[in-house]
Amino acid sequence: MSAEQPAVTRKGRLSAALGDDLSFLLARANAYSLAAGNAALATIGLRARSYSVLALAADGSRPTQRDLADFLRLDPSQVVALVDDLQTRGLVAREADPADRRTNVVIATAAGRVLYEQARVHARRAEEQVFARLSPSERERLASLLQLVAFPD
Amino acid sequence: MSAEQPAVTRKGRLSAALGDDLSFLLARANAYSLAAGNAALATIGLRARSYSVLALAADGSRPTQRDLADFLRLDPSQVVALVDDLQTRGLVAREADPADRRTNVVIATAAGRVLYEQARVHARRAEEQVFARLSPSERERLASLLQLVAFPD
DNA sequence: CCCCGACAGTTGAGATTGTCAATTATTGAA
DNA sequence: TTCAATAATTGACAATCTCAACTGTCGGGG
Repeated sequence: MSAEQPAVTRKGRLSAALGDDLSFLLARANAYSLAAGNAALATIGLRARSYSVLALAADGSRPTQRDLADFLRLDPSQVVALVDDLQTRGLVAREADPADRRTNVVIATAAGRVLYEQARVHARRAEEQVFARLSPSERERLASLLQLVAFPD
Repeated sequence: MSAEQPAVTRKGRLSAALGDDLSFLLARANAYSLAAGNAALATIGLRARSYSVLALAADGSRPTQRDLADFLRLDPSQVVALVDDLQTRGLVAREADPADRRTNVVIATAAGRVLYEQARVHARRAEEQVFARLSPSERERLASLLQLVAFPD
């Protein structure tokens, strides 16, 4: 299987040392994905980061800032800045949790949900472009492999 | 296939919106990989970035700074800083290319090659830990899928 | 009940990374 | 010879990462 390439130097003289290094491939693929996502979302004033926060705030799971930090693998202080920004734009609200007054539940406002629906279209378009060379079943396979790395439990 | 999980909420209440978003999984997996790599390389004074430059400088492919920028997907100005740093530490040298005096070929010194061999051990250990849950054949599969995304040609 | 270790959120700082514009030296082709 | 294009560099600025310190709250043991 996969004897389509000469194995050595598919793309230039480089890639001898890192060409099949999983960490490197992950970094480079992510660079593409992030660039495409940011470009697609820029037209509506979002970045990949703020989009991911908005997505979680809009999907009904009522995450605390700690939940967001853990899930997005961010430092809690970064979440503060992200939520601050979205809040001043009227896209999300910090809701007090009566059961634990230390926590803020982050919830999308009506405007936030509207923008999120638009953003999803752009995000989907970017994803389509980045993973264009993968068939639907290959994408599923990739997703399930990445799950094992991204969520070591 | 894969009916092992309740499909909804594998890890907490979150993940409804982004849980099977390829871009997000890529970002999160990369965050783990990068953190593990940096931690493993810190003991010998390298970061994932400088390690990748050193690797390409040490593998005999004689890359120019432009080659490094393209392959690592960095801005050329970042390569300047990275090579500056490695050069002042005596790990790489800028070699003039008689055929094109605009370019610098970046080559590892003897000390750089020695350090690189040590670094590889650490990098391999980090990779082993990050991809621990993937079998060898799964890792190959992941690598070939990521190639398609990371090198759109 | 009170004390105290642990946790959520916040602020601030500094390092690293990402992105872009402008400049210099050199190349390659008209 | 002239000139558009390229490689490297510098400088600036935004975005991200990482840490330490601080406040308010929680929860449990004495």
